[in-house]
Amino acid sequence: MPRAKSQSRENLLDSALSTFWKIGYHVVSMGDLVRETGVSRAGIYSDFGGKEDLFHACLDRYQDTVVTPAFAPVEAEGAGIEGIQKYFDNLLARFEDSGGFGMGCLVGNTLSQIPEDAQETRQKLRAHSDRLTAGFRKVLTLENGDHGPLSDAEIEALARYTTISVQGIWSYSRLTGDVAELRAASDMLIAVLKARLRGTPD
Amino acid sequence: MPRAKSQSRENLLDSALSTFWKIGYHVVSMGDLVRETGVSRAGIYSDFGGKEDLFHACLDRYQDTVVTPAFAPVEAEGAGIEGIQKYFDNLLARFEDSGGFGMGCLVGNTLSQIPEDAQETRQKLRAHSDRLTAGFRKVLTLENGDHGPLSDAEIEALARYTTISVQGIWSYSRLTGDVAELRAASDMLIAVLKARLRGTPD
DNA sequence: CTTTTTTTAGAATGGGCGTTCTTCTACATC
DNA sequence: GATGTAGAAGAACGCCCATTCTAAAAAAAG
Repeated sequence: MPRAKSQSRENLLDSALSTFWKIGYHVVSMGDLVRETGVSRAGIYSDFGGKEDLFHACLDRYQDTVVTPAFAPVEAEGAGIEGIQKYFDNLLARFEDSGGFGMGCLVGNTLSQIPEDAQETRQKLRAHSDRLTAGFRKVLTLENGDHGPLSDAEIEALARYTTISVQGIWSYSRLTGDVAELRAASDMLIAVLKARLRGTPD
Repeated sequence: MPRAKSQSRENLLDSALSTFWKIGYHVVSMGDLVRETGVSRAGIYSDFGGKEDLFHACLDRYQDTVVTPAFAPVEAEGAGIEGIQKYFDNLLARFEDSGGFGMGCLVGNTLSQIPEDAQETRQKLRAHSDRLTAGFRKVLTLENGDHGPLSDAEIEALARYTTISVQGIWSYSRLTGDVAELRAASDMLIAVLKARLRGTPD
């Protein structure tokens, strides 16, 4: 019955993910993980090899269980700007569920903690960032249509800008307890995108 | 001759600041600080009391020696939107000086690492965020003039949004080695501000 | 039930941590 | 030159870390 093990492995990953997310890689100890996941030390080591490998597995699981569902409205076939709006709504809902301060984004949190030579980790963070940008680019391209005001280069820049701003909002969610502040920022970002799609004079 | 001591204290702070900035509070060890600052353990403890107090002192020094000079064009009397542009130029210049990846912003880095109950630290981060927002608010108010298109509430939201976006750009500077990507984002932000000051239809 | 394999709890290990304390050096004052 | 004092170096302390190992329990297979 290999099902049981693979299921407990996923529970382990989920617990570890939320622990890393909440307090950060360096602060989490293996003792914390044993306590939080309910899995023995030997079990963790035999399944993942060590703390760093476990963390990498958590980054992957974060993509699957957090980013993919939340970002689905953007990545959906034919998604328009309302898909981006829905994505922001998902983030705000997650913030409200947390009560008090948010946990931010695991990727953004990690980004500010990795040493310069953590190449594998940085590559995963880069992949996340590129994923978001690709989603926004697709939506913006579709909304812009064949004869919209934006060139491909402008769409690219706007998509990257959106990714960067979203990370800023995520990050700020760790500092404020007020969802209205976050909503104001995400509304502003949406308004900016709409205005540019309509062709704003600079 | 108390001069010597107070000067070495500032050197200590500067060294500690750059160490914390580069690799983050939790990763820096007292041994690192002794090595980097050239000050004895006893000296650090007698001057600052401990690692956390030293870090708080570094956050304050960061304001004085990094934020104040870089942000001066925004906080200057009568500063307009070109002051914000100059501020971004300062950040980009700092990024280019670092060669390779940037270090981001000490405040943003710290924000993603603090536990929920680190109240004194969080308060300093909040103060930084509010400082930036106040600077942007002042510029936007002046640019908007008496009969501009923006209400006070809109200015407030736009100022906060600018702060959040800037933090996003800072954060992204740890992920990219390409100054052009950062410049594109800051140019976009400037264009957004100008467009809204000109009265953009949403 | 017996045997074999897997999984567990937790002790052991070696090392690094923040902090304190002791010792020694260097210099100012007389 | 002798004495007193501040500062530096680094040893010492107790604790916690990631990782490994051991021995017992639990589960699976026959």
